[in-house]
This record gives sequence, C-alpha cells and structure tokens, in this order.
Amino acid sequence: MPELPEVETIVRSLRSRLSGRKIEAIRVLFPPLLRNGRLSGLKKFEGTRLIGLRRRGKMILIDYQNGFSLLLHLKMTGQLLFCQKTAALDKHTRLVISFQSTARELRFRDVRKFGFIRCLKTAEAAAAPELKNLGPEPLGLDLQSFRRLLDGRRGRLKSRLINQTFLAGIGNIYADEILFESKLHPASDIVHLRPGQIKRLWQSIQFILDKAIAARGTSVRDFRDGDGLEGSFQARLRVYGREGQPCLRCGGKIVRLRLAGRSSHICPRCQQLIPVKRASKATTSQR
DNA sequence: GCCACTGTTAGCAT
DNA sequence: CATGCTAACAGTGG
Repeated sequence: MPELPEVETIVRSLRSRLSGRKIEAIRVLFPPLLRNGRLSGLKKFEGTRLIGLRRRGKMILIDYQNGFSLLLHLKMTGQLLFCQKTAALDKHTRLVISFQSTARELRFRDVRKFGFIRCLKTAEAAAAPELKNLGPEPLGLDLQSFRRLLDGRRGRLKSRLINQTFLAGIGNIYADEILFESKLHPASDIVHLRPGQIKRLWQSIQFILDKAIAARGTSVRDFRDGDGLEGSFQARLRVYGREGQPCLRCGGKIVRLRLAGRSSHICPRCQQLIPVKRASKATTSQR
C-alpha cells in the first residue's frame, strides 16, 4: 500500500543511511523483477557509490556515481529494508544491495511480486516509460495549477485523484481520506465541482498528505519504513477501513462502496453527490 | 478446501 | 482520446 507518504517515509529513513556508501554487489533473487536489460548489467554498480535517493510519485530513484540510477516501484506489498547482512533472508526477498565496510545491506521484499526495478542513465530518468507520463507532485502544487488540471475534465472525481497521470502519488487510502476531509463524494462528476469545492479539495490534499508524512505513513498491513518501523497514520484514518463505524464528524455510519473495482469508504451524510448544475447552496436539493 | 478480498498498474476493451 | 475492467500474484480471513 505504499502511496506518496509511505514512499516519502521510506526515502527519508534510508537517505542518510545509504548516501555515499560504496556498492559491494547487487543480487537479484527474482529475475523477473528487472524490467529492462540483463542481470549482468547490474555488475556496473559494483564499486560505485550510491549518491542519492529520491521519490517521484510512488516511485523511488536510487542514483549512483557511475551515472546510472535504479528506478524501483513497491507496488502493493514492497518493502525496502536496511538490515543486518546476517539477518535471515526470507523467501519474499527479491533483491539485495550490499555495501562495502558495513555489516548492513538493503533488501527489497515483495510478497506479491508486483514490484519492479529498471536500470537507466540518471540523465535520462525522466524519459523512462514509468516516469514520463506522471502528473505533477501534489505537494507544493499551487491552486492555480490544480484548477488547470481539472479544467474541462469529466468523470468521477476519485478516478481522477488516483490516476497517476493526473497527480502523482495518491492511491486508494489517501483518496478516501482526502475526499472525506473535503466533504466530497468519490463519484461526483468533476464537471460539477464549484470553485470553492475545488479549493477545499486542493487544501485537503495538502493537509492529508502533510499529516500522513508527519505520522510516517500508514501501516494497515505491510508498510514499514527503511528501518522496519511501522507508521502511525492508521490511527488517524477517518474513513478507510472504518466501514460500519461512526463518522467522527457527524456520527453517521461509514459505508463502503464499490467504484471502478475499488473499495471507497465514505460518510454518506458528510459526502453527498454534488447537486447537478449551479446550486449556490450546498443544501440537499432534489434535481 | 474454497472463495472473496486486498490495492497498483499495464494492457486490452469499450 | 478517455474511461472501464481485468490479470498479474500471494496471503489472509470467513
């Protein structure tokens, strides 16, 4: 479930631990993990230094001094763990990067095997197929630009929010939390959003993602940071996973809907479908 | 044991 | 072009 806040947490927790370290070896234990090139191509990393760790959307970029980078996606169950070389290797470990002069190594675990890595030249990273169509980073995006992203669009609001070509980094959990915070229904048609609602949505995106990063991510199931530690935002979720429980705002019952094959958690009282056309009041209007 | 469910993205269908 | 559905996979829970 790593979404933007989880990936950011992983990157932050690992950056200081890994920066400047000289690579000993990169071992791929599950070869289909590598999306391009040959495994032997990873030899070129031996002896070079890891010089940077970055996040773009839900992707991680590991930059090396030899001018190459590894692009990595954790998909649903991926974990990046900096642990002792002597710690038992479990069967879900897919990749190991070991370093010189330290007893610790970086392991990529991925139970469901959806994750991948791609080797590319650092200078050409932005052109990688996984990166070139990514939308802007939601944090720090100004309201004007956000409005432009929605301008002229149709379709369900939630589908937009989790569409990575629209904004990079928001997934199912945070989309639900953001929509609850902004009091918008996931199935609202974008075209019906009023300016004030778009502003509220934009503010909610900033607010929820900020708080989730500050809480070091959400550990509903698999998520751990680079040190194997859980995040704490799961305690602050207000709709996701709270089906049947009372809404913390109005006391109503949280329900779960199915939208485009994904579960959506909402408070039906706080999040009503936008009345069609320009109703200047957000009261319950019959069409 | 079996089936439904989980959430991300690619790829295909509409 | 845009949107929707499903497969890829493995584990969990009913």
